[in-house]
Amino acid sequence: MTKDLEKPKRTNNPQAMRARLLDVAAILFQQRGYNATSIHDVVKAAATTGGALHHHFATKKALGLAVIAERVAVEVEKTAIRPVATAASIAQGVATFLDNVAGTLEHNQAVSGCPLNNLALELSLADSDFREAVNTVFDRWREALVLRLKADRQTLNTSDANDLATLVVASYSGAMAMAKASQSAEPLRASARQLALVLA
Amino acid sequence: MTKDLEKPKRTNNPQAMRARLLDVAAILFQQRGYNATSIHDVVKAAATTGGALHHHFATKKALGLAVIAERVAVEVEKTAIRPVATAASIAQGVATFLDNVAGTLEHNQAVSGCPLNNLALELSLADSDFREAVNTVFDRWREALVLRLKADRQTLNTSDANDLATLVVASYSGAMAMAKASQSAEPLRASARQLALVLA
DNA sequence: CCATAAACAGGATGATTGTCCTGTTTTTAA
DNA sequence: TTAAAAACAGGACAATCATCCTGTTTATGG
Repeated sequence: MTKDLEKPKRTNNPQAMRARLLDVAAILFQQRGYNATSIHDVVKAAATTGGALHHHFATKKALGLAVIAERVAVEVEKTAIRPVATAASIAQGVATFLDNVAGTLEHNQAVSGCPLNNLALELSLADSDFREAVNTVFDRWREALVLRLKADRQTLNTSDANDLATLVVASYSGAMAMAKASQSAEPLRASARQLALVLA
Repeated sequence: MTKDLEKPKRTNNPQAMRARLLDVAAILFQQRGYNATSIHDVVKAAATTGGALHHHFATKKALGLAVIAERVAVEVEKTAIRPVATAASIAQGVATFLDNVAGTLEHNQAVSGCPLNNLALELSLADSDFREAVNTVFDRWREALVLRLKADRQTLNTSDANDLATLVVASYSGAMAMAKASQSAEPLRASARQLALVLA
């Protein structure tokens, strides 16, 4: 008589649940933006419930801050900082980084933009916690470039190294904005060619 | 007996009303972003009614597109394109433009970012009409730089001029993003110093 | 002067938002 | 084994959102 349909057992796995929520939120925030993504969107995409999300992240802001600190920062570290740190030269590292990014854009069908840049512009003015979180990532990136620049050429003073590192980060961020608006990797390619001359 | 309070006469002035709505919306969209600004916010700030707004702009999207075409594009024309077109050299023009922007940021208390960049990142992926509107402005700006570059140095070929113009636009856009995140004009100043070397 | 349309007023509406609350299940600690 | 906490389920909630609607006022063309 009783329904034999066993409802799938619930397996508590807080770390995996938290990680999945962060993964899904990071993707949605990048594709649609923070404000255009609802809590319910995240719940649906993560195939869970509001209770689970609320348990791990009390507010949407907490989720956003965690995405920046635990996903966006990590991606910047992996795709932008590490290649520059391990390459034969700063010029080589930046070239590799930009080529990888452009290649990824060309491989995908849509240009979602740089997740750091996206959140930076949308949230910096709205909330100082968001602003500081984003700024921390920008700073770490620029500092890594400065370190590599000074290691490569001892004649370069700190001020010039800082300026040059800022130009690299700014060029990439801006080129990514243009790439998003044109849905093309060409602005990335063009900036890469010019930066190669500057860093040569 | 009758209240003598004359309610202020209503003076129909559609052009002024439309202009005021656009002005207010442009400011709010830049300060808070498109999605974070409600129609009601615009109505309140413009000191008018929902009926008036709906009469001039049937949807929020229509308002947004008009802001881009009639306010953002005009500001880019005035602050970025014209100085470069009228300066003694491309290097001089870009330097003047960046110095003006940085000066404005330092004079104000908050860095709201570049209105074009703000809307580009927030709306490009969400809606193709927005994307095209934003891309048109980016294109016009880059084209103006290419024209000036080729006029300055006849030896420069089209491809290189395009790359260089892209770098200039990208550097500015990205530097503005960093400026917004750090609430400082320094990224603008640093990029300006480096661009001066590139364009020299 | 009159008819018609444009310009605006102001509220109704249904959908969506983020947050919170009360249960139930699972794990942990003792 | 048992009490308590953690992990989740699922819906309630008021607030806010963009849009649309019905009126009223003002301008315009004949």
